[in-house]
Amino acid sequence: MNKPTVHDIAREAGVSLSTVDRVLNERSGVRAFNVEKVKAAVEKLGYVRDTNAANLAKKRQYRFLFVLPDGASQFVDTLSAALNEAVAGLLIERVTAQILHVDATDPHAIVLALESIDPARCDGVAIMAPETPQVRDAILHLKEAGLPVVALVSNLPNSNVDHFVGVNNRQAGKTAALLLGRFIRRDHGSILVVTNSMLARDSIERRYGLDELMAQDFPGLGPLPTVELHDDPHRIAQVVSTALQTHADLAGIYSMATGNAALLDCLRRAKRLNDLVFVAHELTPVTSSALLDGEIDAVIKQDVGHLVRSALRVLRAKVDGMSILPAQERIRIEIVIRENLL
Amino acid sequence: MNKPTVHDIAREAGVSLSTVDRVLNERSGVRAFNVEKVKAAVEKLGYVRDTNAANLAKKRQYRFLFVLPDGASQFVDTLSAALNEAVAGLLIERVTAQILHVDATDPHAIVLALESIDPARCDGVAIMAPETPQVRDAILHLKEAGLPVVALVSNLPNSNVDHFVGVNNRQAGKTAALLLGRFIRRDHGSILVVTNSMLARDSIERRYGLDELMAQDFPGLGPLPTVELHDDPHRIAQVVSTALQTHADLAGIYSMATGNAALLDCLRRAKRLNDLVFVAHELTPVTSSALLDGEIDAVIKQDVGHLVRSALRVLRAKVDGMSILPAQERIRIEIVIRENLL
DNA sequence: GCGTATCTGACATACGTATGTCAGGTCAAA
DNA sequence: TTTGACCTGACATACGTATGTCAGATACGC
Repeated sequence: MNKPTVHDIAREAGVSLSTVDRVLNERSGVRAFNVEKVKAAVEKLGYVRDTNAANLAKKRQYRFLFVLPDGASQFVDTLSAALNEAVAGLLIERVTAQILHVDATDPHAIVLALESIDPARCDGVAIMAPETPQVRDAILHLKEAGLPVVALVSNLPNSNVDHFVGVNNRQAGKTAALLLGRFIRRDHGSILVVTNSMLARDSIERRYGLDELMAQDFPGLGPLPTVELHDDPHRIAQVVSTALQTHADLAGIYSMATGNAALLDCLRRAKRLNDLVFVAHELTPVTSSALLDGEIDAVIKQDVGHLVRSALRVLRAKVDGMSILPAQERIRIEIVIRENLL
Repeated sequence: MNKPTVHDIAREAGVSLSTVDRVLNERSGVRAFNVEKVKAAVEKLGYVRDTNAANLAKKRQYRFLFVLPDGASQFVDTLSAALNEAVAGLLIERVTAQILHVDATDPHAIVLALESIDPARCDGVAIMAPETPQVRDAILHLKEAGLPVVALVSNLPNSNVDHFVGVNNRQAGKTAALLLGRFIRRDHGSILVVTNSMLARDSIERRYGLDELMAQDFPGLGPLPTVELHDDPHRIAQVVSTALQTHADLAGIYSMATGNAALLDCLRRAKRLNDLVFVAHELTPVTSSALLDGEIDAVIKQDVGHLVRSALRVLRAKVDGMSILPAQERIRIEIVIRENLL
């Protein structure tokens, strides 16, 4: 009772191997009648193409492109590193990936990058960038060319991408809210909320989740309006000192920003790290060491290794027309505290 | 500059394909001189065997056996389900797995199961069972027969297994301690600690981690001696009522046990679920719904899907003599609260 | 009946590896 | 010199699939 092969299909359908091949690979020149016979045989025997053998015969190479923001983000750095590591491990599986760094704040640059993709030399694209109308159109154009496209980290809900590889950011915001609410031992107080830019879809969604849960479960804790830091040390220093002065009841900080180093520096100088509950996003060298030192209380994280491996698996499955294991591709919202940091 | 093949090796080493094959597959009948030449060529060209092509030629089947505890544990149930799902997805990769349920409390039964394994009909074993001298010997015997063996969930430190697929349980205990300490809003109080059996290695390690962190960070919180429940509803009811009576300052519960349903029932009846901080292990239907209802405050979890996929990947790599990606195989200690439950 | 377009099957070759057979080679011991 | 042990290379076949060529079959309009 071995796995059926194309030969079994041919025998079962009463046609030749060539015909089976023409049907399976959607080539023309087969009567509808025979197409049906083959499909019925496939169905009956439960045939699944052996992708490994097929790839061997085709000398297939999966060439994927990752479009990532440039700039000095530790998160993107760890993401790139994880990608390179994953690809090194998948080299035997004929998977290669190239990274294209673009200025994510410039929609035009993203469009240019996407338009430069030659569908004949690339088999799939993963994109981490904010969605603008231009970007959306460029993606639709790629999809028309038959390329699978997945959104990475930040969703692109209007671009008809094949898959979103990332966490539910509204839930991530709620998770942060619950941790803040439970770690803060008072019933009343205000919470400083910072991010790089409120243009990014993930920031918007996280803020939404934060407010929702705070209002519901911790009405005494008031998250202040989101402050945009734009990765600017001067601005960060200014924001922190105003916040400390204006809000004597400050009890916690929720940072969705990437510039946590400068933020921590200011708070350290103000000697406020011990009495403030600090929840940040993404595990980087900065947040890890702050966790270990007890300066940051919890980090909301998505596993970069899981992200890139999932993106690669999904892209490969789409290229091969195979289905995916949803449970394996769900990216979890991970909570990291000092003790499960490793 | 494609990936080198055996042909390239043969040309580079100046020998025939047959000789290359004899060297690569460690067959006898090659002069040491030529063995060296082939090995040098492999090194120089960076040859890696194409496992897919090799498996195709060999018609290889990976037949793995999972030895799991029987009995009505929801955790083992979800583990089995995850295994079946993973195997269904890997069927095209020639991976099959069979589950053998044994009475994990009976070392003799485990040994019998392990001895029944025919190395000719099985390519690797994953074991979730407590380590006893008999079990250790049976495992060593399997390894002598050339079978790769991995420990699942609970480590087998003296059995010389190829790999441990699971979390660091001492860290899991510390993680639970930190959550309890921060969620409990008082500085003083006692904590009820329950498990099924203190014989299981994971329970011992978790308790150790718990005590370590509590003493260090929350000296006012006193974890009571571990109570063994043995999955017995009567015993559970009795333990809970004594604990509630004797310890008026009870502030939290740490459950490493599987019988959380009965435990929750008792506390529900005593109306103590709202003021007690409850931290449990493993996400099951019972703990999930208790999390959603706010009865359990946090669950320490290891992803069963990740566990089984990791075990399968590692076993396959061992069979093929390939290396593994350590980052991918590290099982994380996951913290689940209501908001990141999904 | 013809020519033509469309369909079908037989066959060959390839992908990278595994495995077996067999003739011929070298070299030491008999 | 012969025998045998050992080593080597040439060649064939296979795994499951992809792809191409080409002869022959079928059906159609005329």
